Amino acid sequence: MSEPSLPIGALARSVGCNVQTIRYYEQVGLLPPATRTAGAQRRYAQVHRQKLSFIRHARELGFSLPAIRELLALAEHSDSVCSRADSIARHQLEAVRRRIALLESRRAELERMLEHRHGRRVRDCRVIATLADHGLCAEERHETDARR
Amino acid sequence: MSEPSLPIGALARSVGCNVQTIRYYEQVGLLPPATRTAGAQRRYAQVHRQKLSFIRHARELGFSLPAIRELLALAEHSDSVCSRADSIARHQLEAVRRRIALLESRRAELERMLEHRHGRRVRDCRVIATLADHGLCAEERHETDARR
DNA sequence: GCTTGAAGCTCCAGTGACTGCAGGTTTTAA
DNA sequence: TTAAAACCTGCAGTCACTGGAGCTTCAAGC
Repeated sequence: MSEPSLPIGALARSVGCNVQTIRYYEQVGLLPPATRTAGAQRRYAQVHRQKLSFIRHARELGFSLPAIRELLALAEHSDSVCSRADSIARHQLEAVRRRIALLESRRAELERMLEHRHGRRVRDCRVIATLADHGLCAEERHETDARR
Repeated sequence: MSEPSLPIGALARSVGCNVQTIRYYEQVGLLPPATRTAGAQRRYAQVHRQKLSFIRHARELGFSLPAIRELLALAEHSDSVCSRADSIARHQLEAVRRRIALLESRRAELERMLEHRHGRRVRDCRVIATLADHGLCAEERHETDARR
C-alpha cells in the first residue's frame, strides 16, 4: 500500500541527474507524472526510478529523446517484437560510427597542423596558414610523404 | 577600383555554405558587413570570400565561433605571437580526442548490446534489458568471458 | 506549536550554430 | 516590360537541457 516515495531531489541523486532534468522529462511526456503531496510537491515510486534510470542510460549511449520514447513504449509490452528495438540500436550505432569517423579525420588534420615546427610569429604560423588555405591540408600530406 | 563583387548566393555557392549562414556570421560580427547596392543587397569582395572560407574550414574542424573569432583576429596581425593560435588548436585537438574516447565507449556498449542472439520478443531483448539494467552492460563481459 | 533553512514549486529565458519561413523588394535576363 | 530568381528583414524553431526569479512547502530541532 505505502510504496516508498521519493522527493525529486532524492530521485535525482539516486540516478545521477539533476532536478530540472526530471521535471523536463515529465514536461515532454517521457516520464509519467509523479503523485503530488497536498502542497503539490512531487513524490516518486520505484517505477519512476526504473524508467528514469532507463532514460539516463539510453541518453549516455546517445539515443535521442524520440528514440527513447519508442524504446520505453516497446519495453512496456513484453510481447512486442524485438527487431524494432534492435533496429533503433543499430541505427544509433551507425550514427556513432559516422561521428567517430568524422572526428578521426578532424583529429588527423589538427595533429598535422600542430606537428610542424614553425616560426614564432603568425606570418609563419601553420595553424593560421592551414585554416586560411584549404589547399594546404591536402597538399601537406604529399609534401610530407615526398620528403621522407 | 572595381573589385569583382559577388551577391550573397554566389558567395555561398563558392564556399559551400548557405546564404542564411553568411547573414548569421555578419550578424554576430564574425564577418565584416558587405557593401550594399542601392537596393540594399549585399555585395562581397575577395577579402570576404577569404574570411568566410577560413571560418568554414575552422568550423569543419570543430572550432567554436568564439575560438574562430580569436583566430581571425590573430590572422589579421602577421606579427602577433603564434603560440596563442597553437594553444587554441591544441585545446580543440584535446576536445576532439575526449569526444572520440566517449564515442568509442558508446560504440563498444552498443556493439555488445547488439551482438548477442536473443528472442524475437521484447521480454528476451538484449537492447531493452541492457538499457533497463545498468548492471548488465558491465557484468555482461564477465558472463561472456566465463562461459567460453 | 514555532521557527528556520533546505528543498520544492512554476514560469520563462538562454545555450550554439544555425535553419526555415512569411511576406515583401530588388535584380536580371529575355 | 515582364516575370522569375534572388534578395531583404525579422522572427520562430531546433535539441536537450540549464539557470534564475520569486514564491511556497516540508521536516527537524526547540
